[in-house]
Amino acid sequence: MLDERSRQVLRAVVQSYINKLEPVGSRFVTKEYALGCSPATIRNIMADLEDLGFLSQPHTSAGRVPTDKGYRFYVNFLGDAGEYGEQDAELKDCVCRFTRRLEGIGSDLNGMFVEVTNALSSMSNYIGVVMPPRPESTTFNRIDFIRYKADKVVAVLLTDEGVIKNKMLSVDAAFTQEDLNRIAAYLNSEYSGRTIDEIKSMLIKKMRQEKAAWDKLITRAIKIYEEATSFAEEDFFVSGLYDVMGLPDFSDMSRIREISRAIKDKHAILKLIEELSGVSGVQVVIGNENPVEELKGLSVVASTYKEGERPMGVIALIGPTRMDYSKAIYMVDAISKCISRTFEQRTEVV
Amino acid sequence: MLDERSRQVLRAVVQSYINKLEPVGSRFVTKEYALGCSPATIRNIMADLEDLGFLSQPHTSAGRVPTDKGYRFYVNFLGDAGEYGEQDAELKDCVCRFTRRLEGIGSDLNGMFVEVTNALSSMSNYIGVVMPPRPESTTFNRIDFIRYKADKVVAVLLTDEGVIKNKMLSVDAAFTQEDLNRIAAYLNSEYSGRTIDEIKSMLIKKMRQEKAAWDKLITRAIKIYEEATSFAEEDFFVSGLYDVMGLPDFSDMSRIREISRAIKDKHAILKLIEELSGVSGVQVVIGNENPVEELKGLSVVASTYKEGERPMGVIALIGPTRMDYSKAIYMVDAISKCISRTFEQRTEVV
DNA sequence: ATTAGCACTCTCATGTCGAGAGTGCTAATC
DNA sequence: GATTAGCACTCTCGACATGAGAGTGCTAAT
Repeated sequence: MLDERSRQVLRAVVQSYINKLEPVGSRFVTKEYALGCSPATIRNIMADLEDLGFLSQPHTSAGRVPTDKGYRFYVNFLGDAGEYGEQDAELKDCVCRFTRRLEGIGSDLNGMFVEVTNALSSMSNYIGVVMPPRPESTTFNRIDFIRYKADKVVAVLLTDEGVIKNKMLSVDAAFTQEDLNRIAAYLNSEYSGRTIDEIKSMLIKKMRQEKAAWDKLITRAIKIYEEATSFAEEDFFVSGLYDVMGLPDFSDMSRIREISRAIKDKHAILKLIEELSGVSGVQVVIGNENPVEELKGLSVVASTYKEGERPMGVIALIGPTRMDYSKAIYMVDAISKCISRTFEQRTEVV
Repeated sequence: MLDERSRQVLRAVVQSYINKLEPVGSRFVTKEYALGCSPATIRNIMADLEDLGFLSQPHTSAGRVPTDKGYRFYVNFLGDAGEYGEQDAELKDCVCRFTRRLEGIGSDLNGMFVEVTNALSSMSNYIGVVMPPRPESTTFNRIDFIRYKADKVVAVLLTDEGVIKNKMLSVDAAFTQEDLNRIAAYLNSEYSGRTIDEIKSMLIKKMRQEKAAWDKLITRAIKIYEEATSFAEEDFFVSGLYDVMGLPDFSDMSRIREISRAIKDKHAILKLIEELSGVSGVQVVIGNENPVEELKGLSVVASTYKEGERPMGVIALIGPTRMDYSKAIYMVDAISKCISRTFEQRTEVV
């Protein structure tokens, strides 16, 4: 597709633009990257690359800047993410230390996710995102109900993966703690090991089938379970907005505000990440490839973590189009694999 | 201290600076506020106010801008926060609607706090902060332990006020659910109604006193309780960082980044709010009065909410020095009172 | 095919200038 | 004696010009 030297030039431009954030000129390329030819030659090649849509010029006489297509080519064919760790020993070290720590955290998934987002963002200076396991892939472990004051019940939901969720429910006052225990016992004995969503549909089906002839307790159980598992909003973990503000890419406020808004209503990110979930390997979405309006102009590097073969959730880095893809890919890959590993360990032990 | 007309001028300057964010000149004052005298007179008065330290000039020939001292005088003597609601019917309406909604939320304190921060920030465009009740003033209602996998236990802590906290504990594998139930039953029967901190010190004392001759169960109970109530970090609720970025005061990035950082490590805010807590009525800290380095240049309007006479926590608005104090004071006052009211209702019902 | 040379273009920092806004001071006025 | 009108003065800000610097495209030579 591109001859060797053109590739080298493209790589040079992408890499030095990522580092310096300044349009890169032909002279600079010859100086920093020993390609064995003069600026003029580079200029010709660059002109070709521009015609092909890989590079562009901010104005007539500035250096070149990669286009989305340029980044895409770089990521697909020129990146060396696999060996990134070899070059940046410090980062590799960080990641290693972190993965070891993660393995020590054990079953407190919420805690783990917080750690992961923080690690992602602080090591990369981009925005770290972690999507916890989706309800259709979380396995119900047990639910408990605690009576609290006259008409309130606290539901505590545990999953095999370790996510704890709790919710305060308003119930009609007729429930005693005894009732609640029976409901919980019923749900636990009957449904432990299935996914949250499975259970939901099973319960609904059951209710339809045997409608009238149904134990009062069970109808109650269904109702209360439904209320307990309807968690307001699919939540995810974010961190690093503040670090990202330090990047020179976002020196103007308006961009930042956009991003903040996008993250605040979560909708856009959720949508994007959902599209990326399930596919294995690291996914990269660059700039305007982004299907979601609010995130155009940002790049996303994401990877799905799994329990065995079952995809659970997604971790991602969101940064400027000019992000250090090699680094990001390396990190996301390493950490998602690490998360998967902790899941395996867990299931082994139990 | 200041004759009537000087006060009027000071008020005029503060108010129009708050609205316009532009240095206000003598001509403008005579036009907008009918004080019955000419620009020249105003100039003289302004010069006096400047000598007294209430106003300052950004440069020789710009209008005047209030100093911290100026704002302070305004807040103390010129504000009309009490009747603020009369002027801004829309806001009053908002606050009313919101308080009514709050009363409907009931016992889900966490949910309530989220609502409150959101309301604070969205109605004011400043940063809303809510400090939940401190451990020394939260009343233990009950604790439950749920056995989860081999060596993990989930502790669920409920307080009278409705705060739910849960934590996954690693315990030695010897515990059966029976054991856990007995421990919980012991703690619940013995200590329900006391504050979290009281209980902690009581337990420690007990353990010391009767050291050797102590039921194995109880020593375990103590250990497990301690672990369960040691919550990593005193947390509080924040919202509105993104809105505040829209304010012209923060058009330069660096300020925003500072603030973000301050909020991120929470330490500074915690420290400040703690200093303000317990005092009744609305507290105002203006700009450099702020004892905490990171927050200098910002103003804080805070108020303590109570259960009966016992102070529970603090709500606050953080904004630029040039914030609309009357409005902020009105809001913080109204909402903190409303929170207190919901506490009363709750205790009545139970 | 590559390269040296050169004219050309565009940005950016700097400097100058005039308009506009607001002040301080002085002298006149009520 | 307080207030006001008038005026010179100061400072900011945008518009405009200028020149240095960086980088290009093209052409002719290698």
